[in-house]
Amino acid sequence: MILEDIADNLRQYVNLSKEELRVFFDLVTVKRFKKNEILVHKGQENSPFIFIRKGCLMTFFTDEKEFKHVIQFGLDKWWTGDLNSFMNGEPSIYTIKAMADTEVLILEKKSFEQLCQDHHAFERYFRVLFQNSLVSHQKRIIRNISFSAEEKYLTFAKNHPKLELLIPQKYIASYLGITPEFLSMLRRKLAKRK
Amino acid sequence: MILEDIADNLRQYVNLSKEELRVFFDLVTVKRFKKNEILVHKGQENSPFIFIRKGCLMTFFTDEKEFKHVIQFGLDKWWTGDLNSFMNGEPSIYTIKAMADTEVLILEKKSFEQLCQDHHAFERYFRVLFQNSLVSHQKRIIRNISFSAEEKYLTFAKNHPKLELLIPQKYIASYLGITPEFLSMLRRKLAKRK
DNA sequence: CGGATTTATTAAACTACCTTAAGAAATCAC
DNA sequence: GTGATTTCTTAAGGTAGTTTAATAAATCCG
Repeated sequence: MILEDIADNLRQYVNLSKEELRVFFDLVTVKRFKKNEILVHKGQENSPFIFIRKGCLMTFFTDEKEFKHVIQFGLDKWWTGDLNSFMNGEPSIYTIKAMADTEVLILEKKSFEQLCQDHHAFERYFRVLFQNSLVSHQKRIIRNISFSAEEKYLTFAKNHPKLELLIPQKYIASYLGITPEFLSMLRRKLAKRK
Repeated sequence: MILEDIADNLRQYVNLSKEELRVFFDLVTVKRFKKNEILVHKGQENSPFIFIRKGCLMTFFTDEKEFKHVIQFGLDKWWTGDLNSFMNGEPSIYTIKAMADTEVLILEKKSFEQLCQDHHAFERYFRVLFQNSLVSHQKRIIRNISFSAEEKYLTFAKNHPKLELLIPQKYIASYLGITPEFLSMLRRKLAKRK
């Protein structure tokens, strides 16, 4: 079975033959999760690479003080997962949770390796994917080290209006590296200003 | 010509035939820079992808207030460059400067595309490279949003003892996202404690 | 070597952001 | 729909980190 919406998305990055698409869809499994379900638990081994077909996922990291830090949100047509755990077989340091009812494709490590090894096109696809992701990670680091909380929030709100509506503020605060109380105060200040 | 130290390094990530190595070394050019020379200027188009054979490079970003923010240090056998500029042909937002006498390989976009397109092995090499880089970028983001200045500094000092000696403190402070004055104070405090 | 320039230190005053705590609002579950 | 739970707001007090500015130390360069 070939899911056309996903096939279209893959083909935005690389040319894929019908045959290659078939291989891809043979190797992935479709799963559905209800809001608040956990897809990947902290400490889980063999954590998969996840393609979000529709919905929203949140990846967070729990520190020694049981404090949660949001690392990433994922929306439709995004890949997510604990890359380190996925690639090196280590236990996942993240938890991945559905923030809305979500449908995903699950790609296991073995299948990923097979795709990449047997098909230059998929190797290329993931090269481009990681490369683009790197660019946005670098931009995020710049924001982290050079923006004030207000600038970080305004940038986030501008770049991710959908998430602003969907995600509880406290998680957005965590993603930005500030406290929910401070974000609340910022929003009040910004609202008044207008 | 094949530079064996570099060939060995490439082969750590992927199998490369003699022929493929020859192609690689035909496409790159070796350049040397003296300490403090600029390799890539802010605004420069067609900024290359750079492999550091020996030496040290620093990548920084200059904001609207002419304030410099250090994004990355690079040592022997590291790739560096403004990926966004390299991939999308946009002007570089970074400046890249030699922090010591440095010998590099320069890979132009056209050559990179050729390597990736013609040789699955190089496509794979860069896929793995970007993938590993992503993992460390994610770890850095975690540190950014969840560590205190002291924790960030201690982690840096532990992970990069060579850079600690080589790089002026003010740049390390910038890399960590704190002021040089505060780093100085931190170091004094930490030194006393021992 | 010696003067010029860059880098590091120190300290005092300041501020962005955090902590705590309590109440209000929204959402969830039955 | 109503009680329980989670999320958001507000405010007071605290602290980590900044700013400014002046001095000291290190490095560069002719």
